[in-house]
Amino acid sequence: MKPNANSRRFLTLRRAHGYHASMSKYPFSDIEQKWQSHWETAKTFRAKEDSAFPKNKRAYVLDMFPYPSGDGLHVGHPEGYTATDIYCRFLRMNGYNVLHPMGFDSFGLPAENFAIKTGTHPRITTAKNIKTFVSQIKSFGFSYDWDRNLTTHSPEYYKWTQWIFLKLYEKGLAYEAEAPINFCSSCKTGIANEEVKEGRCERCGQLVERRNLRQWMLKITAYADRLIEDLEDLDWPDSVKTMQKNWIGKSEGANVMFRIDPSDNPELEGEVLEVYTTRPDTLFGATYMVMAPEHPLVDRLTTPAQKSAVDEYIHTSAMKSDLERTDLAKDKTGVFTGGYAVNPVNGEKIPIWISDYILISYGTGAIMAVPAHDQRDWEFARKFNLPVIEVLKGGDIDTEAFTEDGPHVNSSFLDGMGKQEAIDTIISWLEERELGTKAVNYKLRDWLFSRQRYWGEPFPIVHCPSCGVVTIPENELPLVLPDIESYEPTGNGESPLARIEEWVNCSCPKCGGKARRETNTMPNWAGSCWYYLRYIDPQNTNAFVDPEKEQYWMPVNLYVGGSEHTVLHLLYARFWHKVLYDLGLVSTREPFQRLINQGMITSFAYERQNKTLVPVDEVEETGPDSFVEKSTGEPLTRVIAKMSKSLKNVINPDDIIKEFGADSFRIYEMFMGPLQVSKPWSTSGLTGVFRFLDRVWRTGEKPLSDAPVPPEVEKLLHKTIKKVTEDTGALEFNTAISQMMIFINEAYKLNEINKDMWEAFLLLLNPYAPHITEELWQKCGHDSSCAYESWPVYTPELTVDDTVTIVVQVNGKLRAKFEAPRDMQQEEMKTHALSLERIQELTEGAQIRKVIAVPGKLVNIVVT
RNA sequence: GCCGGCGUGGUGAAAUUGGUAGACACGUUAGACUCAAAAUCUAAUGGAAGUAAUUCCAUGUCGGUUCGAUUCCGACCGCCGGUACCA
Repeated sequence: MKPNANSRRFLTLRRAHGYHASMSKYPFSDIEQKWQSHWETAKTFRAKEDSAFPKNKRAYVLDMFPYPSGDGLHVGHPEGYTATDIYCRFLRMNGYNVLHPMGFDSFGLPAENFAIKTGTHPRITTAKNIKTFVSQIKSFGFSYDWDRNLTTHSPEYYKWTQWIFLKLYEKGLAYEAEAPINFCSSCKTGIANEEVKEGRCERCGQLVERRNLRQWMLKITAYADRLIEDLEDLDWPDSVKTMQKNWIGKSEGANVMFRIDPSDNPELEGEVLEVYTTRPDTLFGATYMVMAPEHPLVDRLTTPAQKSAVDEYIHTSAMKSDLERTDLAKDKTGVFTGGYAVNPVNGEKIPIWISDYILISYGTGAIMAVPAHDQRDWEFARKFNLPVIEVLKGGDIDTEAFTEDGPHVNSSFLDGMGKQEAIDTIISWLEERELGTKAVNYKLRDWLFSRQRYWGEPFPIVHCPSCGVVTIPENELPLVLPDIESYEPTGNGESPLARIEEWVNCSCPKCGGKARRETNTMPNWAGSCWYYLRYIDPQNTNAFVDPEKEQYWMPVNLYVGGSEHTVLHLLYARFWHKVLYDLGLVSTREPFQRLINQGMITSFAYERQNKTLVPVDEVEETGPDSFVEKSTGEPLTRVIAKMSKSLKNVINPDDIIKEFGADSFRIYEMFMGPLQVSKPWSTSGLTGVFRFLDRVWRTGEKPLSDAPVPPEVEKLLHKTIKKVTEDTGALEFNTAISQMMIFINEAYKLNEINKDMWEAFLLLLNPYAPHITEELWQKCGHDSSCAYESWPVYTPELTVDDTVTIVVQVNGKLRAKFEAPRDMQQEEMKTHALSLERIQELTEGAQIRKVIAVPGKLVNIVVT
C-alpha cells in the first residue's frame, strides 16, 4: 500500500514558540529504548494459539501493511498503528489473546523505477527500505508479534501467492484476453482502470493511451452479487459499503434484439443488433439507435455514402484519451451510419448512429435511444434533430428528458401502466417472442491482473505450442523471479523478463516440448489480497495457512487503514477470500469483520488572495490567526492541506520522537481528534501532551504510601477508570486522554500518592504511553512488565456525585442554579426552583403556564 | 452532475435516547519563582454592554417542530473525499 505523502525533515513552528522538550527532566529517550529492548528480548507480545482462550476472548487486530517506500515512515502511518496498538494492549489487559502482526507490501513500482535509474536491484532497495521502516516502527513501541513479520516479495511468501493464482485458474476465474488496455508510456506498462485518475496515470501523471496487449484477467464479476450481498453483515462504515456497492454498480433491465433492416444491403439479412436497457418499458419511444464506435457491426452497417464520415469519427475517437472522451461529455458528438434497425414492438424503421458516449465495455456496447426519457439521448437528439416521442406522461419533454414514473402513452398494450408494471409486462412479451431477455449488468469489470513489469510475482504459467496454457506443478513452486541485467521495459510492452532467454525458454510440464514462460507479472494488489491469512501461520511450508490456526483466529476482528483502500484493496481481498472459502480453504465468508478508516493527518498551509499556496518557511505569523508572506508582506489565510514536499509542511516522525519521545507522539496523534476524521498536525499542540506526561513523571517521583486518598480524588479516579475503559473500548481515544489529564491535574497536587490509586492510573495510561508507565510501574516495586496486568475496575457508586447542579430556566433561558441531592424528585425540584429569590423576581407579575422538571438536570418555568 | 462526509472560540476539539454550549489541550494576558531567561506553578480567557449584580448575542445561512435544538425535519450556502456519459 503506497503512502500518500513523503516524509522529509521539516523545521516546525516549535522554535518560534520557544518550547523545547529537552529542558525537562523526564528522560523519555532512555526509558523508551530500555523498554523496547525489554519487550523484544522477552518476546512480550508473541501470540500463541492457546486453546485456553475461548473464541470470544481472542482478537485479531490488523493494520494495513505499508509499502516500504524510500522516503520512510510519515506521520500518517503511525496514526492507525497507534490506535490498534492501544486497543490491543487494552484487550490483553482485559484477558484477550491478541494477534497483532506487521509486515510489508514489498513488491511495487517505486523500487523498480529506482532500479531503472540507478541499476540497483529492487531486492536491495527493498531490503534497505524495510530495515528503515522496521526500526522506525519499532521506535513507537508498538506491541507487534515481530516473529510473524512477512514481506510479499520473499519467495517463501509469493510461493503461496502463485499457489492461490493456480487455484483461481483451476476454478476458471483466471483467463487471458487480448484487450485494449490503458497504457502508460512513461511507466511503459499497462494499468488498470482503477489506476487511471482523470485520464492520467495515478503513479506518474502521464496521459494514458490505449493499446492492445495480451493480459491476464480475473473474473471478479462472477462474485459481484456476493460481494454486494455479504456487505450486509459487516461492521463497516456505511459510507464504505455504499462506495463498494456503487463501484460494483449492479443494474437490472433487459437485453432487446433489434433486427437490422436489410433493404439497402441484402447481406445484412438476419443480422441482429442487441442492446441493453434498464427501461424496456420505453421501447415505443425508441427513435434511433447508438453504437459505440468500436462495435463490431459498425463496419458492415455503414453505407458507402456514410463511410468516410464514419471512418473519420472512429479515427478521432480512437485518438481521444478517456479524459477527452468524458470531458467533451456535455457536447454530444456522433455520426449516422446509414443503416437502420427495426423496432421489434411496432416494426418502425429507426436509424443507427455511432457515438463515443456509448462505451463498448458496458452492456452490449449499443443502446436504443429514448430521447424523451433519458437525458443523454435527449441531448443527442436535440443536437442532431432526431425525433422525440413521449411514452410516459408527467414531464415536459421540450425542456428536458422525463425520467420519473408516470402512466404510459403512445405505447399500445402498455398504455396506462406505471413504470414497474410496464417493465414486467414488456419483458414477458419480449421473452415469449424470443426478442429479448431479462438482463443484469455491472459497472464492475473483470480485474486486469497482469503488469509488464519485473518487480512482481511471476505467473506460474507456461505457454506451449502444442498444449497451450499449462500450469506449473504445485511442487515446483515458487517460480522464482530471476535476476536480470536491465530493468528497462522492452518498449513493445513486454516485461523485462522477456529478454532473459534462459529463463523464458523452458520445457512444457505436460508434454516436455519446448515452451515459453509467461513474462507478465502480477500487480501489487496480489500480495495484499491474502497477507492477513499468512500472518496466522507465517512459517508453514506445507500450506498457505494451517486450517486449525485459521479457525483459531479468523475473521480479522478489527482492520484499520486509510480510506484510499476503500474500494480496490478491500474489494480484491474480499474476492480472493470468497474463492478460498468456496474451495474450503478458509472458514469465514468475509475476511474483515470490522473496518475503520483512520482520517488523514493533514497540515496547515498558507494561501494568497489568488488561492495559491506559500511554502511554510516563507510565512510569518504576525498575530493570532494572521499571517503574511515574508518576501512580499502579502496577508495570507491559513488553510488545511495535504502534507507535501513543495509546501515544506511534511513532518518526519523521527524528529518528533527524538525531541518529545514516542509516548508523546502516540498520545498526541490520538488526542488531536477522533480517529476517523482528518486533522491538521500542529507541533505546538504536541507540547500539551508532553507536559501531561512530564506531569505524570513528576507525580511518580512523589513519595508513594498507603495514605488515604481524599474522597474527591478517589471519586475522580473511579470516574476516570470508567471513562477510560468505555472510551478505549470504543476507540474514542481523544476523550479518554482528556479524562486522564483531568485526573493527573488533581493527583499531582497531592503531597503523597496512594500506591493503589497510582498503580490503577498507570495501568489505565499504559496502552497509551507504554514506556513511561512500564518505568513507573517498575518504580512501584514490580519486577515484570505490566502489559498483562489486569485492567482496573471501578466501583459504580463512586462514579456518581451525591449532589448535582440543577439548572433553572425561565422560558428556556438559564436564569439560576442550585445544588440538590441526586435523587431529588420532580415536585421538590419545582418547589425549590420557584422559591429561589432570583426566579421570584423574574416571574413576578407573570403568569406561570407550565413547569417542567427533568430529574438530575433542570427545571424550566414557562411564563407569559 | 452523482455518491459519501463535514461546517462549534484566535487554534485542535468536547457535549446528541433533544436539557448548563465550548470539557481537555494549544495560544494569549497577568502574577509567583529567577540577576535574567527558559522550565515550572497560580489565575483569567467565546463576543458585546456594564463599576458590578446582570443582560444581550453566539454551534455555516434561513425556516420548521418543541417548554427547550449544536443535536430532529426542510431548503440553501461553503469545504473535503470518491466517481465520471454505466444506457
